[in-house]
Amino acid sequence: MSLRHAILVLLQDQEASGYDLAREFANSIGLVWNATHQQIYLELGKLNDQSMVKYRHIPQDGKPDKKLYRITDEGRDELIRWLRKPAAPPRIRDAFMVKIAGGDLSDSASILRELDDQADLRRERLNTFESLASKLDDTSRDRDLFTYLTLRRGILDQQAWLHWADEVRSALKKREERPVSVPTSV
Amino acid sequence: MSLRHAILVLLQDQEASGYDLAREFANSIGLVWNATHQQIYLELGKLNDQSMVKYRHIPQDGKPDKKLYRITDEGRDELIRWLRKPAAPPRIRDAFMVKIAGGDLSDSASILRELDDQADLRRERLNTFESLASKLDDTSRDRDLFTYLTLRRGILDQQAWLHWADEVRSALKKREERPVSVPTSV
DNA sequence: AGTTGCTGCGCAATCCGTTGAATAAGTAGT
DNA sequence: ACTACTTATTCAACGGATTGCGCAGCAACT
Repeated sequence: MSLRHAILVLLQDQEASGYDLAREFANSIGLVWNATHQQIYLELGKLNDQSMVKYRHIPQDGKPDKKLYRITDEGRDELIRWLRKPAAPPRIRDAFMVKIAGGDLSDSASILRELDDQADLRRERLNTFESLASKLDDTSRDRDLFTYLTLRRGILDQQAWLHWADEVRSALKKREERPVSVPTSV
Repeated sequence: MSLRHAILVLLQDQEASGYDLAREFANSIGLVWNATHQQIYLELGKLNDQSMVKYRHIPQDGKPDKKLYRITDEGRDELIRWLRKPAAPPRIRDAFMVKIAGGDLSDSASILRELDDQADLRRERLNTFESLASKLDDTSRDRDLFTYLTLRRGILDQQAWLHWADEVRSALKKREERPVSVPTSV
């Protein structure tokens, strides 16, 4: 639906190859939208067919040739049109949370194990986002205001998650202190 | 991928029709995973083919007949197997955030308009989650610990979002006070 | 010499998800 | 009387996304 628009946003700043975009989807924009290289190449193909982007073929030696894509006026028009109309609220699909909701079937130990794994991941993300944000503090925060705000979103999100994880831990601890009836169905 | 497991989690507590499940996906579990009724009926069909669930046909008068599904032992085994192996991190696909990332192309006014719309939605959700959570406080919070924790997750999430929205508002206000160069590309 | 990893592009099959519609009967409101 | 909503299930078409594979060459490590 709006992978195309995420790509157009990225191409707005600079010419890039599919490979470059894939890397950015694994980092910066990945915060907000993610995609694999297959999807990206496919979408670039379609965007090209619709002349929203065009490319230059760059032969390289030592490395494989590449295509450097840039956005066209039509692409920019399309992007602006899309920006104007309201976005649908994101659908939520969090497998880990489904597990929590069905937590009665698991034992606390395995829940805590996975919780800690997820927490590590979140903490890692928090660090990268924070260091990126502090870099922006130093240099140019006005120019890159929207990058900064996107990072802030990521930071607050991770923090909220980690705070929740603490709640889960203490709730499960309390529960084990005064043992509770084991679900009869298991 | 794990719509099936979300359904199995729901069927764990009680027999339900596709219609019942659809309602629950719009409420409780919808917090964490959402699906339309078409998807649910389809998935119930598959689960039935694989004998993870079975159903009784209930003729009704006044209303259309319905099928009441219940989980089988095989279904429960499958669910437990799934609960054991680590969940993949959720893929993020937030169109509104893509717009923020590409915010240089929009004007502050239209960003703020959409921000407020989204904030309304979040505030609404926050209220429903909070009232559901406080109901659990009164009666049985130990029995429904995982429902409670799921709600807490939703609450913290909405709060973090609303806090972020405040940051966006004040950043955009500051920006307008000392006017900034309009992006040259537009 | 062999493996792994990075840069770079692409195809095909399949599955998941969304949109839109149809059917059918009852209830509640204007 | 007409409209709209609720209960209840299902089909068909399309498009988006994932998984798996393949090609190709260079760099760097073991």
